[in-house]
Amino acid sequence: MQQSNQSPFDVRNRRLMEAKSRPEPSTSPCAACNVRHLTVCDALEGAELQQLAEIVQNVELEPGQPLFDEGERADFVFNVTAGCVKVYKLLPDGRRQVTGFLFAGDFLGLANQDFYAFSAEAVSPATLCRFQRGKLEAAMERFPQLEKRLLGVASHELAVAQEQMLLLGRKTAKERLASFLIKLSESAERRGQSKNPVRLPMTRADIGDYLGLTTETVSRVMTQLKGQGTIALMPNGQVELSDLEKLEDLAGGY
Amino acid sequence: MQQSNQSPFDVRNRRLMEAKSRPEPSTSPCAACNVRHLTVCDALEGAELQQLAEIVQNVELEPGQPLFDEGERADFVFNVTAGCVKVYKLLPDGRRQVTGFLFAGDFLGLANQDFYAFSAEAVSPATLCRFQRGKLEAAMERFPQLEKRLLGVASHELAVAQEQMLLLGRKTAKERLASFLIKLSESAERRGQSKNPVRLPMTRADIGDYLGLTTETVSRVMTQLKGQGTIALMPNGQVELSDLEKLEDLAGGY
DNA sequence: ATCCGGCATTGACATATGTCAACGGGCCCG
DNA sequence: CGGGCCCGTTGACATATGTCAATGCCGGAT
Repeated sequence: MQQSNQSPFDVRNRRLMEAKSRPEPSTSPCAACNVRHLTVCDALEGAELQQLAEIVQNVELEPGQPLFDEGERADFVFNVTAGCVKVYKLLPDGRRQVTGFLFAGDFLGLANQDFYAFSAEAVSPATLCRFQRGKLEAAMERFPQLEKRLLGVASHELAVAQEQMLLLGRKTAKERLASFLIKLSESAERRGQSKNPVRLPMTRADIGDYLGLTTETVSRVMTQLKGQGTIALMPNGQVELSDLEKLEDLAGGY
Repeated sequence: MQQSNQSPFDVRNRRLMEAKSRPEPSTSPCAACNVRHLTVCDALEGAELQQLAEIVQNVELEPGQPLFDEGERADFVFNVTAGCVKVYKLLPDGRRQVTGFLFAGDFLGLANQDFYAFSAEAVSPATLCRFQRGKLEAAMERFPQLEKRLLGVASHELAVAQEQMLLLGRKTAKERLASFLIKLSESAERRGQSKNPVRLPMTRADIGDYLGLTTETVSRVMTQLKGQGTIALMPNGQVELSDLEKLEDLAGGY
C-alpha cells in the first residue's frame, strides 16, 4: 500500500508499512493496527482486514479541533486510534453537556438518523480511522460478525449511559468526581496506560460539563479530595489516586 | 374472556386466536399483534413471524410488580405490548434514577454482559412479550434484518440517553418538566394515544426519579406551570398542555 | 356512603452548588 | 526576557433545589 505523497491517510499507511512490526506478507494497515484488539475491527481477521483497510481513511486532529457538529449529515463513523475526543451536546444558550470522552479503541458516530445527534471535538492531539457509513454498512453485510460486534458496542454504550444518568441525576459533586476518577483510571488500564497516577487530558471545564458541574465546583472538590489525602495532583494533569479504597467509598457504589 | 386456568401466555394466545382480527390462514399471534408496527418485530413477515411466535411468551404485570432486578442473569429480552414499565438503577443507599419509561412497542433488555444492568418494574398494568435470549439470537442468525433493526433500536436509545444526560446535567427543574411533558405527549401520539391531554401513568416520585428531582420539586413546578396557564391538571393523571408553544420555549431547545 | 391509605400539594427552612470576581502560575510567543 | 493568555484555584455571596413536616385529596375497599 505504499504510494506517493497524499492525504494524511496515505502518510499514516506508509508509516505503518515501514514499521513492519508484523512479519506477515501483504500486511494491511488494519492488520498492523496496534489498538485493533480494543476496537470493533477485532471482529475481523486476515483477508477481511484487508478489505476493511481499503475503505478506511486516517484523520488527525489538534486539540480543540472539531470532528463534526451536531446536525451535520452523518456520513462517517470513526474509531479513535490515539488521543482523546469529547462528545457533547449544546443548549441554544450555550450550556454544554459532555456525554463522553473517547480514547483509543472507542467507536464513534453511531447515528440512527441521517444526522449526528451530537458534536465531537479533539481534547488532546488525536488520530482516528474514518469509514464512510455506506461502505461500512456494505462491509457489515459481508461480515455479519462486524454488525454483531457493533450491536455489542451499542449495548455497552447504553449501559454506560445509564450509569452516567444515575451519576447526573442522583450523585453529589464529590461522588461524581470520585466515580469519574475511578472510571478514567480503569479505562486507562484497559488501554495499557498508567492506571495510577492517571492522566486527565481534559480541562476542568470539560470535566464539569461531563459531570453536570461548574469548573469551580470541580476545582473545589479536587482540592477537598487532595486535602483529605485521597488524591494528589501532579504535574502534567496527572492525578495520583492515593487512597483508592476511600475513593471507591466516596463514589457511592459505582 | 372464557378460559381454563393456564399460564398467562396460553391465555393471551388463545385470546388473540379467537379475536381473528386478521383473515389470514394459520394466523400466528405475532401476525395478529396490533402493536407490531411499533416494534422490532416489524422487521419480519409471514413465515418469519410464525417462527418468532414459536419462541415468544406472554407476561402480564400489575402496577409495582418487578420484571427483573439489576444484577439478575439476563436470560430474557422483552417487548412491551401494553401499559407502562419503568427502568431504573439504585445506589446502595436507595437513591434511584429512572433511566426510562417504556410503552407499547418499546424493546427492553439489551444487555451486553450476562446480567441486567438495571431493574424494570411495571408502572401501570402492563403486558410484554418475552424472548429467551438464546432463542432470539438464533432468530437473528436466521433473520439478519432483525439484528439490523435491533442495532437501529440501540442507536436510537443511545441518542435518547444523550439527550437525557443533557437534561440531567444542564437543565433547570422547569426545563426538565417541560421537556418531559412534551416528549411524553409526542410518544403518546406515536402510539396513537391522546397527545393532548396527555396521560401520566407514573407518580410524581417516579417523575422526580426520572428527572433528577424530588417529588416536591416536581409538584411545585407543576403548580407553577399551572399557575401561568401553560398546563392544566385534569382527573386521572391527565395533563392538558394548554400552551404548547410556551412549553416548548421553557423546554430550552429540545 | 364511609373510611383508609397512598399520593399530591404546600410551607418553612437548610444547604449544595452556582455565580461573580480576583488572583496566580505555567507556557507560548514575540 | 517580558507580556499576555489560558487555565486552575480561591473567596464571598446568591439561589435553586432539597429536606422535613403538615395537610389535603382522590380512589378503592368495606
